[in-house]
Formats: sequence, C-alpha cells, structure tokens
Amino acid sequence: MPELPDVEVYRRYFDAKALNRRIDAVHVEAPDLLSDTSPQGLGRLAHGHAFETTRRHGKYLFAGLDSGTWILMHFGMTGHLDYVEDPGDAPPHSQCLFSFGDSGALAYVATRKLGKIGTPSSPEAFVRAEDLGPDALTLDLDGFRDIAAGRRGQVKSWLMDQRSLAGIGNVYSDEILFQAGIHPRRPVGDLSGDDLARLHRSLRSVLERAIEAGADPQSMPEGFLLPEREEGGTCPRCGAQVASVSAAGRTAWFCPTCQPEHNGSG
DNA sequence: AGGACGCCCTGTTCGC
DNA sequence: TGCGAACAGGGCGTCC
Repeated sequence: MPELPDVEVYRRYFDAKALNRRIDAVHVEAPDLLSDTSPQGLGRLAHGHAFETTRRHGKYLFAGLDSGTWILMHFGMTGHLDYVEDPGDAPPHSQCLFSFGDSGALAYVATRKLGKIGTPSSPEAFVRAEDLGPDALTLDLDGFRDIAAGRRGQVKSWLMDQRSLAGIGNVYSDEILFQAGIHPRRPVGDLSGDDLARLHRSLRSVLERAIEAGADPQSMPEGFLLPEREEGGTCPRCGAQVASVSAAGRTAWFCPTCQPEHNGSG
C-alpha cells in the first residue's frame, strides 16, 4: 500500500475527516510505534488541540496542530487511516486513535506494526534529520538528472532509495520502469539522456495518475502493469507473460519484451 | 557506494 | 485437516 500515491490519498482523507476538530482523547495501543515520545507525551501534545494542516514528504505524512507542533505518521507496509463515527467501531489493529470532542475518531491502523508515529519539531527538520531526498513529485527533469549523476547501482534500487528521492517503493518503481520501457536491473550509469527523460516523464505521470485513481489497485488506468504483478500476469502492452527478478531485496515484476535487459545498440 | 541478508511484525497462502 | 514455510507494496543495521 503505502507509497507516495497512497500516502497522498491518506493525506486528503485526513484533511476531509480530521481537520479543525478538537481532540478529546488519544489512545495508543502499540507504544512501540512511537519513535520519540510516550503515549502520555502524545496525549499531552494533542489533547484539547485541533489539527489545522497536513503535509506529505515521500511516504511520510505530517499533521500540524494549532499549537504549532507536529505529529508524523509513517505507514510501513500495512498501515492506513480509518475514520469511524464511534470510537468503539475502530477496526482491528488500530494502533493509535484520535477521538474528537464532537464525535468520531481517526484511527491509525497497522496490522504488521511496521510503521511509526513521531513528534518532529517540523516536517523540514524531520526531512533533514532523516536525510530524505526531494519528494518524487516535486522533482523537475534537471533535478532528476542531478540525482542520477554519479549513481552506480541498478535503476530500481535508485528509484527506491529514499535518500535519493522520497516516495517510491517496490510497486510504483515497477510501474514507472514499465511505462518507461526500462529493465529494473539496468545500471543507472548506462541510461541515456533520452532514457532519463522518459523515466522522469513516467515517474510523474504514474504517480499523478495513481493518485487520481485513489491509489486503488482495482482502479488503475488502462495500460498499467500493477494489476498484472503476479505469476501468470500478462503485459498490458504486448501480451507477453510478465517475469520477476530479485532487485533491491524485493521482487521486481516487469515485461521481458517491453523492458529488455540490454539496449539494442550495445 | 552498493548489494545481499536478516530482522522487525502479523496474516495469508501454498505445499506436503 | 493440519502444519510449517514462504511471502507480502517499508526500512534499518551489518557485513562484504
């Protein structure tokens, strides 16, 4: 789930459900997820205040309180947000629950507890402290070329490196490489200027269109590889069977025909 | 520097 | 039917 498009959809959901409502109670079910505070500390920070703004950087969501402090959410592999009218109806694995004074509650749900919740002094300070790269959606072609320069590894690893550019994970790196017709294990240094330009265009369009689709795998645009990322899946462009290789410690899915490992000129 | 692992968790699926 | 292994869309630390 939670790569850049998913987290952007969560952010909008957060805005729609949780802004400008007085927080009455904070319940933390999994204190281990709090990276820099305690359940009591989080409660003190939020109690009596309201969220007034949100931001996103890569896969991180930041919620700003009217007191000027911030709460950070990262969703790991299985996290999401769920608003319920009755706090008693919070779904299983609700690790953190913000209850509002008027009614309702926002649940941070994470089955596998691989995410984290923190209280950075600001989004900018957090990005700096974690050494995150620029948000993938804000990067123009020149910036993209800059971060590619000198890079030696495989293109998929590079796209997924949060310190290089923030927001792309396993699924969307596959999609971006597919749309650009580039094999996931191609060395970044071997990519031509045209390859890089194509990759950058794919990056933007894939992320933007995925957000438009609500980051819902069932609703992806025609021609997306995403729903075919499994054994027996077929390429939406040429119909060939998709293949998988291990890259960057994850399973990369791609079309062997549309994404040849070696470019023809070599 | 980059890559291959193992690990953090829990739930689901698949093979025997 | 039951059970263990493998695996799942993230990220960190360690070793080579």
